[in-house]
Amino acid sequence: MAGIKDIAEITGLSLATVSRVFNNSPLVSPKTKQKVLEAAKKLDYQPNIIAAALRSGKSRIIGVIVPEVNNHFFSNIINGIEQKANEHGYSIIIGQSHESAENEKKALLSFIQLKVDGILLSLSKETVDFSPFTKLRENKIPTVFFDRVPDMEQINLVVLDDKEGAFLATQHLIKRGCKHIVHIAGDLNVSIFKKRKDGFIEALQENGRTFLKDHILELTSDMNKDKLALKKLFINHPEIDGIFVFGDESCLHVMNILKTLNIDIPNKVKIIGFGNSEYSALTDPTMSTIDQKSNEMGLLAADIVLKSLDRTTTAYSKHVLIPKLIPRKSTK
Amino acid sequence: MAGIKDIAEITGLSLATVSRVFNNSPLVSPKTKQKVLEAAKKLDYQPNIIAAALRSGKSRIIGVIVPEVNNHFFSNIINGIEQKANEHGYSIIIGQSHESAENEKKALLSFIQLKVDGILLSLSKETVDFSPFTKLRENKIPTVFFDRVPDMEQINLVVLDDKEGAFLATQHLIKRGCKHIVHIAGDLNVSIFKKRKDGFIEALQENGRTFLKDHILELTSDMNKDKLALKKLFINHPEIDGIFVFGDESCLHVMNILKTLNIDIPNKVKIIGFGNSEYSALTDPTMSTIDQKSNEMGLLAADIVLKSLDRTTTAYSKHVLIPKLIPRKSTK
DNA sequence: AAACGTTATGTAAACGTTTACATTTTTATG
DNA sequence: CATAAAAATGTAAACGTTTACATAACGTTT
Repeated sequence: MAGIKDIAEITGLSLATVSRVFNNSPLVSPKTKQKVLEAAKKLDYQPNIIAAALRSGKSRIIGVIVPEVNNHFFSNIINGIEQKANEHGYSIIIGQSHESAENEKKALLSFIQLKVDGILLSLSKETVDFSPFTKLRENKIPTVFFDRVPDMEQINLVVLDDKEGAFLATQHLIKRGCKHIVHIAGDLNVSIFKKRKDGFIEALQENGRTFLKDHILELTSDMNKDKLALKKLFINHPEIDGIFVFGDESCLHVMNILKTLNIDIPNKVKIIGFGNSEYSALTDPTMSTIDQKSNEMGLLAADIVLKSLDRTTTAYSKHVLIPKLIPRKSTK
Repeated sequence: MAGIKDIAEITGLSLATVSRVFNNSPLVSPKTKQKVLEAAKKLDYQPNIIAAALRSGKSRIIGVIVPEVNNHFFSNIINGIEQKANEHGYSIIIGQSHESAENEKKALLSFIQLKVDGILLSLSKETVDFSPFTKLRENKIPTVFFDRVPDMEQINLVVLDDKEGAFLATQHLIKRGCKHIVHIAGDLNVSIFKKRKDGFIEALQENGRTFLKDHILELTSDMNKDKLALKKLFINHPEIDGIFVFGDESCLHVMNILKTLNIDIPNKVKIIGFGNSEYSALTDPTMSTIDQKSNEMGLLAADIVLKSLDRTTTAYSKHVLIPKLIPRKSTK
């Protein structure tokens, strides 16, 4: 395998000049540049990025840690990140936390050892201890947290305004005439789910509604238990005519439960989810939901990391994306 | 940032022995091992993988190239690969071809430059020139092609038996009493789509059916044109009572077109897709389909690469996964 | 033609490991 | 106890670049 050394030999130049050619250094004459490039082509020279990384301290690799890649929201984000990174000549390396704080920490560590130039991270549901992230600052690795972010100072953030999204969803139900709206909440330890609950409450209050404590049902992770709780809710509260569910998947479950209870959507009960997942447009009836702008989020997060790579300044930025209401038939 | 050198100094040992500890070399005494590990902990030592990679020639990185990460089939595969790789202490790096042969080549090149230890690759639809892949053999980079594979000798393959899947789907329609079955085919330049067509034909022949040439409709990539062609087909051939579509997404489109034509599924026409995509269970009616075993495919592909990393033998393996019929209401 | 600034090239060390080979220490054997 | 074998450690070069610093070549100005 040919190296910079071989090119130097062939052209009679030194290692330094040859190296400079590939780094687009301005201080190399056009004709030697051409000579080098010709030799490189002849030898089918492939730069050894690893060697360059070792010497220069820049690996041109960006690490991405997400809970699950086979989740449409995150794979969309990865898509955005890969695009942007590629444009700038960076590779991306993927780690999954599988919603475990330990896996997350492991992935983080291996990225540090790989000397990645930057890290993009969305927290696992389990993560409550943010101390591993201080290591990133110590090592001066630019980091952007997106979507599920830690409650820390001095970090780069790209988030969705989940509260606003929930507000929009709830307001939509109110505008469509719902009088008794309930919220099916996710695990409230997860910050974004809590914000969605807050948005729900705020929308009710702003419209002069009182809300009853038991009109918020928090789901566990036990599917069967959840289904039972849901059934009980609808049977005990036949006055319910509007439901805002914290996520599309759960929304679908709720819709299916309503079907088994012979409750008509949208005539008897209107329902809206959150996420604009791939399948939300395919349910029967099609599901109204809130779009999370996943692709945009990926592009933006990558942008921020890439920009903070050259800059030596340490300013932190917080971007808040505004979600979008996607009205469909389930709230018609 | 502490290095192996600092540990050597503290413990009074040489670089070599310290290095040996972290490589789990058998020829280091237990007590020095402990001494080193203690020092490492005290200094919060993080091995520099880049440096190790340069010297040893092993990066412990595996490259994965897929058409699109935000495609459920591929993200499932990536999930499997990441799991397996992680177990063995490897990181995975992702490239997307976006169905372009040029992007694919670029990603391949950058992986070679990054000195990845192995490559997993699923072809873009556009790829017809396989010459870039010979470079992998030259560089002795173990490679496994999965799902969409090139027509080459001497390569590792993990594929689905697409023909068998199509056969199962078609046979299912026949068993359910369909007499006039058509196949909606994908771009026949893509090998797997061609195989699905072949499986369709074989199933008909094996059951003593003749099939008419115009009972196979090949879709283009122009959505509007396709819809028009489909409508024409169903209007001109009211005798059609069974449809096998080459993919779930197109199947969904066909189902929607049938709805607009007021053709009842499954009573008038039975229909089956291919892919067992996330949403196939959510359509109305739920879609019968063929499962592609994506997760299994990822695990298997990763397994093969990892195994061929230590082995110096150059044997090639071809794994064929058998797809599974998922009967649902669209063929009831 | 000397002196200077500018531009282009060269020299050699450094990045943090691994590893072939050499050497020392320990253990086992007669 | 001497000796050989085995086990543990050490030495130093190597991996393929980048880069600070030194030097050379080339115009330009006096």
